[in-house]
Amino acid sequence: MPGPHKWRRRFRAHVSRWTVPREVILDFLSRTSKHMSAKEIYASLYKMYPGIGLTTVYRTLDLLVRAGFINKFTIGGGQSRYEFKSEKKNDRHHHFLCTKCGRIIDYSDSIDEELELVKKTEETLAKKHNFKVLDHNIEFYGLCEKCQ
Amino acid sequence: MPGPHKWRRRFRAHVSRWTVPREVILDFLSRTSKHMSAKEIYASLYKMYPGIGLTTVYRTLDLLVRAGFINKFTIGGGQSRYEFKSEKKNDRHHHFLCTKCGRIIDYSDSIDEELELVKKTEETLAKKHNFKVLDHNIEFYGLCEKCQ
DNA sequence: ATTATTAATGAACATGGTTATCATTATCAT
DNA sequence: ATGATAATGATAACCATGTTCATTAATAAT
Repeated sequence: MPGPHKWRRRFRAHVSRWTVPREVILDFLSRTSKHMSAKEIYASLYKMYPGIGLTTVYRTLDLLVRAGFINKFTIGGGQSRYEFKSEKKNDRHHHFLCTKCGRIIDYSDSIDEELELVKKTEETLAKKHNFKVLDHNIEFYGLCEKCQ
Repeated sequence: MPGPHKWRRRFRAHVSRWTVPREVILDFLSRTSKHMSAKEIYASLYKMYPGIGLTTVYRTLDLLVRAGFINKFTIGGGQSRYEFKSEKKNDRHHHFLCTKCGRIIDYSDSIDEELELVKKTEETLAKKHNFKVLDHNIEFYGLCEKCQ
């Protein structure tokens, strides 16, 4: 029986049952700024919650992505990585993904330019193609300091 | 015994032997504008060159990436996709992904604005964070015409 | 041109991340 | 509290890709 929680309401509106593994996973992700893999999340939670299964971690992560709680990154061919979506709009950041070591680095430069591009593109997409734009994602790929 | 070829020289300068599989794979990729997976490339070539092995396709693709002949994309978690590096720089496009029906739609609006943002960001990333930017990805999510 | 050297090939097998199966357990509406 | 049913987790399957190794073929040496 999972306890009351600030996300319970929002969660239940999107998906179905509010369970202990879901609470634990979402809570864990909300407390870290790192981009973690399913295995890493599983390993971290296993200490606090030994009953948890890797399958459930994968399933819950997928669920949380679909419900819009977290972001998923799948570059490099290795493990996917997950990140909690912050509610506050002003810690918007971009991602730079190292294609060699898989590291994901946040940065927040060129935010104004991004918003301008996004606004312009959204208008064009709405007008020319009749799309309703709800979200966007901008990523850069390359080699980080250590890997070049 | 592979025949003479326009890439033979450039190829041998980078890597080692100029073989039939390597010629066939590179040639095939240069003739298509599609982003193809290793399996798709293998299946296509198998008709013309039944002896070829999937292992060799993977190895050759890896080689061609390292030698700078082709680009590799590992977005989405499924199969990696490969693209011949065109000499002309202006065949860029974006993706719009419908979150309801899963359709992916290419479009090429706001290219100028994109290139401006990309250039600016790449400069900043190189200067401030010492990253070597090799590629980028801009995606919009929402509802396509049929799904809203 | 022939031979020797050695890199490349490809079939089979291994690997690692992720997903499907299914009996058991836990949540939630009643 | 109880029943309906969604979620869990152990296991096995899956799929893209990597590794192994005997064989073959490309290049260098003769």
